[in-house]
This record gives sequence, structure tokens and C-alpha cells, in this order.
Amino acid sequence: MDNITEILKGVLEGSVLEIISRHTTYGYDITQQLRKLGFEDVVEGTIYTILVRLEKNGLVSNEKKLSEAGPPRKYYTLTDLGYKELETFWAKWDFVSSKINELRSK
Amino acid sequence: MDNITEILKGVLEGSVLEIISRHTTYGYDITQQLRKLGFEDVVEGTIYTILVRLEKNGLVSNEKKLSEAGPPRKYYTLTDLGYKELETFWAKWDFVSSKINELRSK
DNA sequence: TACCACTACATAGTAACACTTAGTAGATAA
DNA sequence: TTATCTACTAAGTGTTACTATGTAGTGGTA
Repeated sequence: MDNITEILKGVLEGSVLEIISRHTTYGYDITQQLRKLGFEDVVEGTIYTILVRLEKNGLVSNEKKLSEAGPPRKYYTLTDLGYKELETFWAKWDFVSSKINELRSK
Repeated sequence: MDNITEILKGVLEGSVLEIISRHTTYGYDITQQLRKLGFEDVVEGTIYTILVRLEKNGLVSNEKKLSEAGPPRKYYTLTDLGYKELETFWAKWDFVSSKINELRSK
């Protein structure tokens, strides 16, 4: 799917929160998961900037651990604030997507 | 719903295209329709900039007509390119929303 | 007449976000 | 030694919705 950049705005960050909420993980892996999901053009740089932002906003914390296959990894975990934000994200998503579908169907 | 700005990015433009595709209409009315739909914080300035952009990109054309209740209105209509773009928008929306829901449910 | 509310459009500036691009660096296999 | 995969960093860009403010026509009302 070409050029979904604009539709991804605001959505990608929520997706990253969702992924981290499942189990603690690191940037490179998150990128791979999103690409496997179908967002094939997502690159690492995008995810890392999101992670930096999330941490700056207190939504995630990280712990550096050694890797078996490369440089050390930063494993991210949601904070309480992060879980709250994730909930808010889904509420917003439900709201917007229901309204968009309403607009479309009538 | 508070602060859905980021999620609306890319979506609002598609919504405007969808509204115009139903029947030719003007900026102020589009704003009202979107507010009635639930996007209560959408203001006229936002819609006018979108309309200017759409026209610049050849997706809509407009015709000025007198109003019964104020200044003249600019009635917008989708061009062929506009209809194509609208179709593309819905394809992107379907793609992204299905992927997001997939992420959420697994 | 003066004022206000509603209608209707315009636009310069801002903030937020995903993306681009380029880099560093460890591990492993050819 | 070269290449490939893993893993993180960061400066700069482009697009978008929003903020804020302005202009202007119409109709009601005090």
C-alpha cells in the first residue's frame, strides 16, 4: 500500500504502545513486527523517534540488555501513564473510525 | 472527544472529498456537516485550507454562487481526479484500519 | 440608526508527526 | 575482508490540522 503516511499519523504511536503492552521489546523488533503486520515501509528511524518521544513523555521506560545477535538492545516497558495513554488511544481510534464509517455509509 | 488532531491527519481531507462527492457544497456547510458528525472542534479555517489544497491539486473545482443568507458561496465539485483520489483514500483507510484492528485483536 | 448574530471566506503562523538520510557499531558467515 | 543482519542515533524535511485574526454580506432588534 502506497503512501499511507498521513493516515498513519497518530496511529503509529498508538500501535507502538500496543505492541509494547503485549510484552517488553526493543525498537528493531517493533519495526519488524509493524512491517510484518503490513506497514512495510516503516523504517527504524521512524520507530526510534517515536520511542524517544514516548520516553520523554513518561509513557515508557527502558532497560538495556545484551543481545545474542548484535549490539545491546533497549527493552521498553509501558509505565502506568503509558497504559493510560494506550487506553485513550483506543478510545480515540474507536471514536474516529466509527465516525468515518458513519460518514461513508450514509 | 479531546485532541483527536493527530488521528484526523489524512482522514479529514478524505472526509471532505467524501462529503463533496455526495453533492456539490461549500466550505461553511462542510464544516457544519463535520461538526454535526461528531468532529465538533473542526473550525472553518481548517476546512478552507483543505479546500484550497484540494483545488491546487486538481481534485475539486468550484463555482461561485449567491447565497440567500450571507456572502456568496463557493460550491465545490469533485473532478475526475478527485473521484479517483477518493477511491484511493478509502482503499488506504480500509487497509490501515484493518491492520490496526488486526494488531489490536491478536 | 447602531448593534449583534449568523453566514461565508481568507490566510499567516504554529505544532506535531512520520519520513528521509546518514551515520555508528556488534555479530556472523562467505 | 566483505557483506549481511542486527541495533541504535539524530539532524533535517514535508505534510497536515490547528490557532488566531481578519474581511464582508444579511437580517433582526432595540
